[in-house]
Parts: sequence; C-alpha cells; structure tokens
Amino acid sequence: MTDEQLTKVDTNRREVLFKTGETIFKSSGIQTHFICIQRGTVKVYLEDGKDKNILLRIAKPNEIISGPGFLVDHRHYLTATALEETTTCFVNVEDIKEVMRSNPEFSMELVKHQNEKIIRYFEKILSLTHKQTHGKIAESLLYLADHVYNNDFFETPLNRKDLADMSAMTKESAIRVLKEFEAEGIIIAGNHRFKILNKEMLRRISRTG
Amino acid sequence: MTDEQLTKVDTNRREVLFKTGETIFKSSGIQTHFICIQRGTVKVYLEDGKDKNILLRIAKPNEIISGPGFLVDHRHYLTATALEETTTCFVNVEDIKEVMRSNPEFSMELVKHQNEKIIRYFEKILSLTHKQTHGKIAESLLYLADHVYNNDFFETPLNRKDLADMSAMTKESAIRVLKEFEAEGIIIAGNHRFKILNKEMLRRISRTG
DNA sequence: AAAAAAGGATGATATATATCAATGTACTTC
DNA sequence: GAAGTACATTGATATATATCATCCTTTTTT
Repeated sequence: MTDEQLTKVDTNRREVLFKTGETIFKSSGIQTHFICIQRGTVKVYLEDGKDKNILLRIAKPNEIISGPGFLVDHRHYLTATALEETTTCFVNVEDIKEVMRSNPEFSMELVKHQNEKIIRYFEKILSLTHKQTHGKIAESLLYLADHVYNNDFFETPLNRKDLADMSAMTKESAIRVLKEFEAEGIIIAGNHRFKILNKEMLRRISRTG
Repeated sequence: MTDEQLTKVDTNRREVLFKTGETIFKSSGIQTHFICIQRGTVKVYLEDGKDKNILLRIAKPNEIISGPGFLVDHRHYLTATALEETTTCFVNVEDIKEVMRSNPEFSMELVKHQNEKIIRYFEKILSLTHKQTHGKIAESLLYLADHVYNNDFFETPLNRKDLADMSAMTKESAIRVLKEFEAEGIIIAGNHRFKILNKEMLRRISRTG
C-alpha cells in the first residue's frame, strides 16, 4: 500500500494551492490534517529555532505528509514548505481515526508506513553523526538522484543552503564539497541543476563518510 | 496506555533471563518478537559496524522494546544489550498482529506510541547535529536523571563509552566534558555513580549547546 | 593475593568544520 | 535597462573535536 491509498481515505478532502516558498504547516502549530501532494514538491524539515534546520525529506506527488503529533498531542514537529508551486489536498485527521477504527488493515499499513520512516530516521541519525562533510553531501546527492528525481541528471529548486540543511553543515562547507566533487570529475553542480558523472565514486564516498 | 498494556497482550509469552552484557537482539537479525522487560535495564542502540554506536534509549522494567522492522521486513535495525542481569518476556509479533486486527483501539495506541518515539528521534537528530559536546553531555545526564533513574543522584551500569555513545562523541571527549562539569561544580562524576549539583546550569548548557 | 584486563584519564597534535568578511553572479523588482 | 536582492563562492582564521599514545585506577580472573 502506498501513500496513494491513504489519499483515497478522504472523500470530502479540500484542495489548496501553495506558491513557491509558502509554508504549508509550521513546527509547533496545531495539526488538524494530513497533507497529500497532487502536484509540486515540498521540503519537510526540523527547525531548531536558529535557522539551523535539518531537511529530512523532499515530498513528491502522491505522497503524504503527516507528522508524529497524530494521536499524541496534535502538534506539528516538522515544517513543510513548498519548493515550487504545489497543489495539495488536506485530509482531516478525524477521518483518519475513523478509518482506523473501522478498517484494521488500514491501521497496519499506517504502522508499516511509520516504521519505514523510522528506518530512514535511523539512517539519518547514523549518517549525520558519524560521517564527515563529503560523505554527507554524497549521500544527499544520491538521495536526490535515486529517490526524488529518479535520474542522475536533475533540475531542482533546492539551493545550496537546502543541500547544507540536508547534510547538517553550513552553506559554505556544502559549497566547498560540491566544488571539490566537480574538480574531481564526480559531478557537475550548476544552479538548480546537477549531473552525477561518477556514481560509483559517489556511493563509495557516501559509504565511508 | 503504557507499555504495560501492550505487555498484557501476550497470555502465552515466554520469559528469558539475560546476563550482564548479553545481546538480546542484534541489528540485521530477524525480528520475531517484541521484548518487554520485567527486571533490569537494557541499552538500545544503533550500530554502524565500526564501534561508533548511537545509544538511543535505556529501557527499564515495564517497557517494551520493539523496532521498525515490524510489518516492514521483520529485521532488526537496533541492537539491545542487557546492562545488568535482566528478565524479559518475549511477545510474538504474530500475536501483536492478531490483536491489531481484532482491537482497533490497540492499533491506535500503537501508532501513538510510535509517534512518541518519533518525536524523541527528532529531538535526537537536532541535538546530535547542532549541539556541541557540552550541550550533548548535559542532555544525556538530564535524560538519565529525569527519564531513567528519576533522581539527580543515581548509580548506573553505564560506562564512559556508553555516555559517549549517547552523545555522539568519542570516549575521551566525554571524559573531558565530565571533568569540566566537575571542576565547575555542576556534577560529581564517579564510576557508575553521578550526582547533579546544579541542575539549572545543566539545563542551560543543554539548551544552548 | 597476584596477575590480567578493562576502564578512566591526560597530554599533545592533527584534522575537520564553523565563522566571518568580502566579492562575484544570478535573479527579481521597478 | 537599472537597481536591488538573493545566492554562490572564496579566503583567512578560529574553534571544536578526533586521534594517538601513554599512564593510572578499578575490576575481574586466576
């Protein structure tokens, strides 16, 4: 079961359009809906209140953006911002609860889905704490190529600070690593445009950190 | 609902005794059971295959140790090791699934429980990536005092490497910070014995990093 | 009780990354 | 098209932490 199936939950959902840069929901806010994306991309990140964010995920069409406040305290712990013009639909959490009560398979899919995310958070924790800048940038580029754009050549609205936020480092450090990767013929890094030239090398750098 | 309620799920569970240092389950292994603790304590950590672990949690009596492989691929992504002689009971994941199918409220509690963990993982990610050594050690000491031992003076089987693993740093760095905290009169750090003298100061250090 | 092993601690040095300031380029607004 | 703003980049320096080796203390084993 994919996010698409969760999307089908809500027969009376409402559509909302967000412009580039607009915040869909904000950390510490009240969580009333899950958001599913119809068109566009969204960056989902942890804020620490000091402009030192951790970008956890780029959400794409047919994906759901929820959050761990569900059933806990109904607060947002993540911030979601439209990277480009994005069409979303809002799914009321009360509807989610209703379906959970009447459809046990749905709940099991939800738990499974949460666990898949937890696995990724574990990878993130290990990566961000143990790898150095080259390993982390390599991992971020591979994530974008393999899981977001499905292409070793991709255009993206992400800027250098976004890449830095994905890799737990400052913008200047991220730029230096990208420049070194270019100098070594591993990638081409343009403005909002990347091409991976030596994927094997990138994977190796990503593994060893 | 607490872990205790989850524990009651299994009427035909089996008890297992682990000696100090024994591994209850190992990352990459097959997950067949959830573990609930009856007596003793367990450290639950992420392994990266290079003795650079991240210790996520100290599990206590009446707490459950599960893992995100449940319903995904049934593999372990965490390692659990007994910190002292520990009595556990094993709850078969098939039984968990059965209860989920027949008891929607149970599933909702499970989702809630997982979300509580996700919130803590988010805090961990922000803490370990943005704070410096003093902030991280302060946070680890507060976690032990407030969430594990419920006392500002506690004895613990944890050693310096364990504290370092909780704080994503090397053993030597952890020792240096503990020594500085002692020199500043913030704590007393003995072997397997800690006393927090200035909790406000520790909190402040923990917040600012 | 003695020996061995494990853990705590220290000092010196190397390395990685942040910080800061400044410049150049690209994009947006008027 | 010009002005203003945002972003990318660079260089120099400061700071934080890892690494390495060694020694001391505590705990475990014989």
